[in-house]
Amino acid sequence: MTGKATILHADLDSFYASVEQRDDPRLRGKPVLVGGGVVLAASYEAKAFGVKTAMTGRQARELCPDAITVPCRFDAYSKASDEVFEIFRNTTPLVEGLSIDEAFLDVGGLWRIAGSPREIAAKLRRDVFAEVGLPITVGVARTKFLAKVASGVAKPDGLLVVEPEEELAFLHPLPVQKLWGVGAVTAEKLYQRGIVTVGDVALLAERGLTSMLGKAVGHHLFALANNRDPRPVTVGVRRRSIGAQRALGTRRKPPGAVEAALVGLVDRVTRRLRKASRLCRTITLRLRFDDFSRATRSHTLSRPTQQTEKILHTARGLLELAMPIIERQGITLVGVALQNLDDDATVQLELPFDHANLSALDVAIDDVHEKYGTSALTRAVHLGHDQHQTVPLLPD
DNA sequence: TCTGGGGTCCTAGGACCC
DNA sequence: TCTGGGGTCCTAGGACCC
Repeated sequence: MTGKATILHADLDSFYASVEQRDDPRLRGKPVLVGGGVVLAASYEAKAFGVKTAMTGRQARELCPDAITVPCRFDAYSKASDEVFEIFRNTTPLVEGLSIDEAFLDVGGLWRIAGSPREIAAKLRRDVFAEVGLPITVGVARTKFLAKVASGVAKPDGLLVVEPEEELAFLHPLPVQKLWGVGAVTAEKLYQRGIVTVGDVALLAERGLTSMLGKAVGHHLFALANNRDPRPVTVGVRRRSIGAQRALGTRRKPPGAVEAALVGLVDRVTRRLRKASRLCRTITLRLRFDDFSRATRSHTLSRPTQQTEKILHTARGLLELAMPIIERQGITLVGVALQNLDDDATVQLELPFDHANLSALDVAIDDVHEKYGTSALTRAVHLGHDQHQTVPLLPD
C-alpha cells in the first residue's frame, strides 16, 4: 500500500446544466432543468429546491416552478467532455474515465515536475474553468473509493484532500449508501439490522456480510468499509456493450410499432458498433412493461458480426420469442444491447498470386466476409519480397 | 405519482464436455 | 448398471451507477 494521497477523482458539477449555463448567459444563476419528460440534469440553483436527477419534469416543476427547462444537446456535452479529458491527459497519462463527466487520475510520481497532488488538483480546476468554462470538483486520496467520496463531499466547485492519517475519521461516520455498490435494496437490508454507517459495517465479520448480501457484494463491502481498496487507476478500459433503448409511452401501440422501433434501434446500435471498429456475438432484446417489470431475451451467434442485417434478423427472432409476454402486458420500452464485443479482426489470407488464382482469392474473400461480417475489406498486395500495398475492396 | 437512456457486474440454473 | 466432480458457455434476471 502506498503511503500518499495521489489519486484524484475529478467530477464536473451538474455537467449538462453547467454546459447550458455556459452557453446561454440568461441561464446563469437560475434554476435550470435539462430534459423535459425526465430531468437529466439540474443546476445547483434548481437542486436547492430539492430537484434531483431522474425526477419527472412535472415533479421538478412542482418543487421549483421558476425553473427554466431546456432540451438536451448531447453533441455539445460530448464536445465539452472531450475538451476536459484532453486537459486530464495533459495533467497525467494515468487517466481512467468513468463516464462522460468524471475520471480518476493518478498523479503519483509527478511531485518533482508538477508539485503536490493538492497543487496539481487546484491547477486542474483552474485549467478546466479557464479553457472549457465549466466548474469541476476534485477529491484527492490514497484510494479510488476515498477520492470519489471526497469529491462528493466537496461538491459543488470544490477541492478536498483526505490525508492518510484522516482516513478512518472521514470514512466511518459516512452513511452506508456512500459505499460503492450500496443502492436502495442493499441499504434497506442493512438498515433492517441496524447498520447505518460505514463504521457499523466495519464492525461486522465478512461471513456475516456475505451471508446477508451474497459473496461478491459482501466481500466488496467488507473491504471498502475496512478501508481496503487496492484497485489501481487503469488506462484503456474497453467498452463491453453497446446499447440503445426507446420508451414507447403508456398508450396502446398499433401493431408493428414495436418492430418499427426495433429496426431504428438496431440501425443506431450497429452504426456505433462499426464506428468503434468492434464486432458483437450476443444480441439482447430488452423490454419493459406498464407495471415496470422487465424481460430480456438474448441470443449468441456462433461468429461475431458487424452486419446490420444479421443483427436485425436475430433481434426480430428474439421479438418473436417474446411475443407471448408482449401480448399479455402493455409494453412501454424496447431496447437492444450488443454484448460479447470483439475487436474488428484483421484477417490475413496468403495466396500465391497468379491470374489463375483470382477466383480462389474471390472465394477466400467471400469466406472472410461471411465469417466476420466486416463492412469493409482491404487487400494487401505483395509487390516483390517485402513491399506491399493495401487496396480497398469495398467502400464502407 | 411516476419512472429516460447509457452502461457495469453478479447470480443461478441448465446444457454439455471430460 | 450406476454414476462423481469440475469447468465452460449460454440465458435470464437483478442490483447498481451516472
